[in-house]
Amino acid sequence: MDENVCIETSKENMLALKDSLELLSGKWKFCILLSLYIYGSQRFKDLLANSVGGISPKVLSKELQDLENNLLITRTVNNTKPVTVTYALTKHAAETQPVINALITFGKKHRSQIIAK
Amino acid sequence: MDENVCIETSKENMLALKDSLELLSGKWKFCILLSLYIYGSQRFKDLLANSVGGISPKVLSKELQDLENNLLITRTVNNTKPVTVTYALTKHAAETQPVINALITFGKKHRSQIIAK
DNA sequence: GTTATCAATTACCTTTAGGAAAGTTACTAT
DNA sequence: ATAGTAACTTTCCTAAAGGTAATTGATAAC
Repeated sequence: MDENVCIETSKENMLALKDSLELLSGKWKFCILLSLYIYGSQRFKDLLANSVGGISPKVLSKELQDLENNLLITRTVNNTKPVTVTYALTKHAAETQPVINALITFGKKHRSQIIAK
Repeated sequence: MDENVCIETSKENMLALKDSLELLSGKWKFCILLSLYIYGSQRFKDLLANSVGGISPKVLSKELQDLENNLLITRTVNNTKPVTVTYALTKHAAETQPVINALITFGKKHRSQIIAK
């Protein structure tokens, strides 16, 4: 039976992996999250211009909505003129930090691997 | 100067993150790697039918080539009739394990978060 | 009343990812 | 000669991701 338990666990892990990928795969989500880690909560314009680099307003808007729907960020409209909107990480978003750190570590090591080739 | 050092590091991290995503983003690469972790080296047919689940031969072939070009797996043609081909993780691929584990952990926690909502 | 700012949204388009189905090559077994 | 197997490859197609540029709505400053 131990083998079946093991196979079950493997399938569970594969499903959990696929869940994560469905949400976080793509060019921008991790970058937005990293930017919010580094610089703290930010306004739309800051994310657009400074921190992420290269993203368009349309795509940024869509990605932020996805992240909000999945409880990883909060969206706060401020009482300023003109209106500003602040995006911040939720507590739950802390769960993505190990992923991002691991991706950064891999990215650095991988670069040297490829150069060495 | 400390602030500039910090900003430089941030940009470096963002680039490393983008490097990782360029290679590993998408529906299948992490699944293939996880499958090779769990079940060890496998043949094309095994990856296709059993372990990953749902991938087509065309896509599997392309993903395996990408991973091989990036030194994450090796491709070995065996002396069998008919020919079989075995795919195995390289030593360098071990660097992706923390990413995958973190993604699995996040996937599980995220599922309960979303259900609770 | 014109211009500017912020946070988008809309329309349009191109590129990439990915899937389905059939075909290919090389070999073996019957 | 025919059928089967393994590892692909090819063709064709759709859907999703992502980019560009212009526009919107609310507000305020000049």
